[in-house]
Amino acid sequence: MTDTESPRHEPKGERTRRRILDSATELFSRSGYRAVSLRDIAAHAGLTHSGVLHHFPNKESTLIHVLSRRDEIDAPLVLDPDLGPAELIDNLVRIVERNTRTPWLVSLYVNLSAEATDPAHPAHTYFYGRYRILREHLVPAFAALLEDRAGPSPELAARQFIALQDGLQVQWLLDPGAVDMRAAVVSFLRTLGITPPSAPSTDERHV
Amino acid sequence: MTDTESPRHEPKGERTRRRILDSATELFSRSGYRAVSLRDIAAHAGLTHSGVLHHFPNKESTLIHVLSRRDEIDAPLVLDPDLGPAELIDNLVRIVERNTRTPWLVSLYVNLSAEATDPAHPAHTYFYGRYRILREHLVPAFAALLEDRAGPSPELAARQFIALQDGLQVQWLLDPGAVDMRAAVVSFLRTLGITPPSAPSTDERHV
DNA sequence: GTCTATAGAGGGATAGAC
DNA sequence: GTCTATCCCTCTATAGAC
Repeated sequence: MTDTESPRHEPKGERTRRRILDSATELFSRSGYRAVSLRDIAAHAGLTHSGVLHHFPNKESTLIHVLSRRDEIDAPLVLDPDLGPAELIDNLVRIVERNTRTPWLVSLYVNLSAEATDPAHPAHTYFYGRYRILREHLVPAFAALLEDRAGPSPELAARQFIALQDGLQVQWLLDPGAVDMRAAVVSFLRTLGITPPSAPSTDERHV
Repeated sequence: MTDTESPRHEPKGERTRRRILDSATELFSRSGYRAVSLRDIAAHAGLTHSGVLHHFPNKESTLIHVLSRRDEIDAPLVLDPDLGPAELIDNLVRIVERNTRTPWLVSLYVNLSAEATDPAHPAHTYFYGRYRILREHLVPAFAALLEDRAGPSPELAARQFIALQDGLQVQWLLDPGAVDMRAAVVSFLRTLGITPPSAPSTDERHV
């Protein structure tokens, strides 16, 4: 897995650091955080566990960097304050599409969000905040898009929308061929009276 | 946590066995399977890890027994072939209600279902089969209850229904006071045109 | 039925050589 | 910047005493 592009004249230290985070991402994705050892990460990145600990002070630090690196990629698609309600929903559907092409990333969040429900988990506050922020962006979007029929409130719709995505990911990981996550999410939006993009966006096909 | 009732003249071996499974359930619920050790389970049950291994051949065996014990309790609410479509949905909503009173049980399934997406996990086939069976019972129920408007197919509705429940559990575990799982599930059913029980059933309140 | 003792593997983290 | 060596801890599982 090459998770991030490498600059042309990248210093060796930076390069190793990136390799370590790529390996940590892949292994945490497969087995969660607690089941993966520093030695596992090191072996995958082609060095010893002491080598890893030269770049990161401890195991937890690698997790934090894995998570924040992901956020740098997704944040503009969700957190941009200039995003209109329909654009935000479009972007979230687009992320579902992309997830279908990145099972390791889906597995990372499925495994970690479950582990992190434990308040003692190092990523607990990260996930607590992640859900809060996502909700804070979804609620006004749903408030704008939902016709006020007898459906759910924007707050409830936001929770349902997020829950649906999370739950679909588990079923999709268990049997990728049997689940069309995008269709399921789009169907839910349509049931709410929101018309989402009907076909996968072509400009995202080759990412 | 006393998870099962104890018969009056229960032999000591059976009693210890039950205590071990109660402890395993509670600890697996809190931290998942892989993060819990036999010594953790043993200490919680008041014996040594060798004592545990007298009653169960290995760690994995405790997990299998924890899972199958839960199924003995829930199966009649879901798998009874004499159940009508509306009754099945009612029972599933009732299970959501009960889950609100048993966070450790919710945590068990959230943690294990995430871990078990890994095909190498000892509970992988268990969860694969569990989702399949649940779907096989939900699809005909939705087929009977869904008016054939432009909504999801019974197959898709079943997946969405299960996904919604799973995803809500994560958000609920992260912030129990902020999430009303029952209301969210009932709202989803109503959006599909299905009228579920409007209030928590009184005969389940004191279980 | 439960214990102690032990084997054998693997974990996170540190010290210091190169 | 990466290594080896080491510390000290925890793990699953087995053997055998009581």
